[in-house]
Amino acid sequence: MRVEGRESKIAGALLAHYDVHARRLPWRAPPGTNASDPYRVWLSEVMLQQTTVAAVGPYFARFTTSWPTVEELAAAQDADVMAAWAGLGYYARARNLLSCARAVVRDHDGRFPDTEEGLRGLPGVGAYTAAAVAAIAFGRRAVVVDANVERVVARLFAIDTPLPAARSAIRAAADRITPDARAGDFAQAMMDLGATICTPRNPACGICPLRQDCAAFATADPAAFPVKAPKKVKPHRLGHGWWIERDGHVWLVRRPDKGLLGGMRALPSSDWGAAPEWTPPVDAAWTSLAEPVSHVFTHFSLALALHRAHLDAGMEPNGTGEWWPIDRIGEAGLPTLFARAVEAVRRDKDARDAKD
DNA sequence: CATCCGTGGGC
DNA sequence: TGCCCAAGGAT
Repeated sequence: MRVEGRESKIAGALLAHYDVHARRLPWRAPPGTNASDPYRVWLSEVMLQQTTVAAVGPYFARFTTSWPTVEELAAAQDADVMAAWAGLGYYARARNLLSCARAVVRDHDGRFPDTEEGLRGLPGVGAYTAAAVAAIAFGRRAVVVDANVERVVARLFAIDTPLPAARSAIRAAADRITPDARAGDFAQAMMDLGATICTPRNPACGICPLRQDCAAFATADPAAFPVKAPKKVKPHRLGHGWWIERDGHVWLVRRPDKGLLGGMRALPSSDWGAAPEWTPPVDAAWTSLAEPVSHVFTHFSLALALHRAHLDAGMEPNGTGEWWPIDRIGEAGLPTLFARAVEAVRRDKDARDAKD
C-alpha cells in the first residue's frame, strides 16, 4: 500500500512519540538495540491474547525462567506447562503453546518461520499473532490489528460502523497508515497508545500525539468510537463440586482436553446447567458448605455448591483421579474457580474447628 | 459470521 | 457493585 500525505504523517508522529515514551516491558528489546528473540516475542504475544500486561508479567518471568528456549519448552511435560499456566485463563492457549513449540522444533529445525504465512500455520497463531511476530521479531511490514489498534483506527477515521462489521474497514485503514519501515515499532506504538492514551473510556486526547490527525478528536465525543454491537445477557448455571479427603490428600481429576478449563486439574464436579443432575462420586457422610462459590466466565456465571467428606483408608471414589497432598495444593495448578473452591473448603473447616 | 473459551482490574 | 474490557484463536 502507498503511504503518503496524512497517512505517513500519522506514522511519523506516532513513532517520534514512541521513541520517547515507549513502555519498558519484559518481552521488549532494550531501547537502542535490535535484539528480539522470536521465542520471547511469540511467547509474550500468546500470553497477551485477551489478557492484560499486568497479568502476563509474572507468568512471562516464570515461563522464560523454566523454559528459556523453544527447545526446552517443547521438551516439557504437558502437566507442568498446564500447571504453570493455571490462573491465566483461556487454557487452549497453553495446549496450543506446547503444540506450537513442538512443531517449531520438529518441523522448522527449532526456528520460528519469519513470514506471516509461515507463522500462520502454527497452532494458536492467528492473523494477529502472525502479523505481530513477523513485524516485531523479524522486521517485516505487517498489518497488526488488535483491540487497541481497532480503537485507535476507528477514532482516527471516525469509523461509525458497529463492530464486528467494521473489521474490514478498520483493517484497510490500518493498512494505509502502516509504514514500510519500523513496522514492529509502529505496531507496538499503536498498542501503547491504545493502552495508555487512547483508552476505551476518558481518552487523554490532550497529550495524544495524533490528535491533530484524529477525526474523532474533532467530534464532541471521541470516546464514542468504536461503536459496538449490544452484548447478550449471561445465563446463570448451577453445579456441585466435591472435596474428597483421605489421609491428608484430596481427590483431583483432570478435565477433558476440549471445552471449558480443558486439560486442567480440578475437583470432581457435576454437569453445570439450569438444574443439573448430580450424584456424589462416592458414598460417604457428606457435609455441605453453606454458600456456593460464585464465578463468572466469559459467557455464563456459575454457582458451584460444595460438599466435603472423609474416606476411610483404602476407599476410592468412582472414576479416574489422583490423591493430591493437601499441604501442597498450591502446586496442583488449579484454575481460579477451583482454587477458590479450595479456599472456601478451608474456611469452612476452620470455622467448624473453631466451634469445637 | 457466531459461539465458545478465563480472569483480574478499573471505574 | 456491576459492568466493561484486554497484544484473539479455533471451530
